[in-house]
Amino acid sequence: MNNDLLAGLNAEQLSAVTWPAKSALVLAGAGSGKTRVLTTRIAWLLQTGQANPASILAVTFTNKAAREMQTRLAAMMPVNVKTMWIGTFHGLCNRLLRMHYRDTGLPQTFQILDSGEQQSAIKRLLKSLDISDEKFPPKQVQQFINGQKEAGVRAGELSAHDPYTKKLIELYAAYDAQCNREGVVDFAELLLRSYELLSRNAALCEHYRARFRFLLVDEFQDTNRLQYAWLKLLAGPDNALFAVGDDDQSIYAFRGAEVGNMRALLADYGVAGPVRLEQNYRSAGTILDAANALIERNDGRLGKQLWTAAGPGDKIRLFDAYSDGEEAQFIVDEVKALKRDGWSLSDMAVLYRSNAQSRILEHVLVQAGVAYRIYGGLRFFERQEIKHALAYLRLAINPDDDNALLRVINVPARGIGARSVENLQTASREQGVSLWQAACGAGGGRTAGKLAEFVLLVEKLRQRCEPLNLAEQVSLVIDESGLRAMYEADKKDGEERLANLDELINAATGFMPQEPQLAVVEFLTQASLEAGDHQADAGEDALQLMTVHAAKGLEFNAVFVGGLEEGLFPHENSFNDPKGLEEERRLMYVAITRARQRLYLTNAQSRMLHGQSRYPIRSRFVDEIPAELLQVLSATVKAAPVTSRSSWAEPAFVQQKAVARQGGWRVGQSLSHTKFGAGVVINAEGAGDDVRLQINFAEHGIKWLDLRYAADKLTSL
DNA sequence: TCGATCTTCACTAGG
DNA sequence: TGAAGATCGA
Repeated sequence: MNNDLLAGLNAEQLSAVTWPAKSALVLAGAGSGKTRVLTTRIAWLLQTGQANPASILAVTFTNKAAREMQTRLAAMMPVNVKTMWIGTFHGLCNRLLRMHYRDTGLPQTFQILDSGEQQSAIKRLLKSLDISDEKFPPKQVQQFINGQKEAGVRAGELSAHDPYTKKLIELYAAYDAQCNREGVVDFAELLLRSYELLSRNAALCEHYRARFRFLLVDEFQDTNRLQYAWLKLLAGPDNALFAVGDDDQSIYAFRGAEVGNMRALLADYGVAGPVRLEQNYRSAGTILDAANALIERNDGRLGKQLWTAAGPGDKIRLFDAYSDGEEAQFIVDEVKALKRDGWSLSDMAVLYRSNAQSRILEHVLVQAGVAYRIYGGLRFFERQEIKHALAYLRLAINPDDDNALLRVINVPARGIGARSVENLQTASREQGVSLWQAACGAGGGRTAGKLAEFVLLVEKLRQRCEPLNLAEQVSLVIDESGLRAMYEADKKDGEERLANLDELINAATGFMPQEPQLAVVEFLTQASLEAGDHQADAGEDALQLMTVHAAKGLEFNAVFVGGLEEGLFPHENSFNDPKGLEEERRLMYVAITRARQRLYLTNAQSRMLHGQSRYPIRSRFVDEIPAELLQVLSATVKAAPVTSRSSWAEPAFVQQKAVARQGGWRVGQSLSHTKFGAGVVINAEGAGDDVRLQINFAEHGIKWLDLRYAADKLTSL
């Protein structure tokens, strides 16, 4: 029966799937059947009797990936996937903490803060400590705290000599204290808490080690320090850690991912080397050749060459537009041409480096009447109406939830303004009680009446919710809080928001809690852990628009990569750091390898960015692709008869367009200044004798220089 | 308290 | 450019 399971695997896949019961690193190239290997590995372990479902723990980064793994596994063999622990790092940690909440010092009903809520908690903390949020921007404090948590370090273990860091450490400590007081945890805390739970409780740790003999990790290149430490803790000395990843697709260093974990795993577990999955089942040969040539320029790779049994396919089409508008027009025209040829819109994608690039595309798409769908933007559980409703629900369970209280104390407006809230916060601080308790005890004052009404409302919600089931509670809260009335009165987008609130009631109706008496808590937890899909109505056949990051893991018959310009892709923020540039190159590698048959690379010679025109030069990444793989298209024959398949064809000669230059300098050019050192031109203004350059210096930051004075201090690099 | 106006800021983003 | 947050006046 094994044969069934293993049929159709290539030699490398087979070697990975049937790897003995010890640790391994699988270096899985783009389109090499990674998910298949992972799920088949689990099925094989079960089928050969090496593992039972309870001894499997599989970790992914996204809920989508976790679901996909479960679905595919269930399709592969009749096994109850519920007995396995398959989920995201955060989902599994949440599970551990809920099960052992007594050992963690958390209330059973602890709530999870998303990053927005974490930030408002920090703002509130700064205010209560009377610390200026100019000197300590909440975002930076948040980054510091999360960074420390991801390094596994608590405030108490830190020390510093400079007053600034000292203050940050104090804030970290105060933030944790506030969270503990309020019974909430942020995302990083989920990880760190469960790490500490296991590392401080030998018996518990031993219990899980004895249970989870087989740990499997997807997208291992995206793990941060703490996640790897967590895995190592669970693996202990005896269990098998099977990690699948691709160092060439590591594009999340900016949020703490450590590609180094891949090499570390080899060393830590004495694995001779990675199993390489290099056969690609997705893209045409030319596309792979381009990807290979590009990524070869990066240093320190584990090394891998993608190849395909399929033919070379089409050349990669290159279009050099004179403006961002022309670039968008080209893409849309080409999409229409492909559609006429029978390609479906949903099998085509436009990828870009940054979300701002979608605007002009949308504009042209609307004009052309082409259906499109943008990934990105608000997700379901991030919408304000949903957050408001959930905040009332939270107050109904636990009125001491200051975050929730602050969110809705004046929504809908009930005459409790900023002033009154501030008074309330002062009172709560002075008395050392929650805002709710302070509100309950509030005596005089101008808004005391309004406050009392709010207290009464929450009390009423609490009492009336008690006997109700989850869906009834959600519904009650929406009606009684006044949210429904508020959105009914809202002419602008009230209708849509009401529809979303109804959708929330639907979600609550269909929700299946593990423990019925904790249904509300579980529902709220799920809402924090799974914010929902980025895109709405997936039904219609529509062109897909998304960032390259969002495209990771996806594939399309035709892919357009737009904005291939120095400063944009690679992004200028990565110019002064070689590591940053390598990550940009990996991002380009990800973009290229999304395409099955057809790949278009486009750039514009002028682009509106932040309301200013820029004249960037073409991205170095285009030049890093061997010329023989490229076919240059040009607009010169745009007026060709409509019988032409595409209105943009290869010209008889490649038109040499003038590159925008200012005083001999170009945007994107690297240079050196006698005083400021190395930098890159990121913008230019003026003409003739009166030219100013904006330069991003590695050491001195961004400066405008007047060429009349600076010209002789600059040298090209 | 609320709306209108001003200022600021800008890459990528999962749980 | 344009969205979002801060500030100001009614």
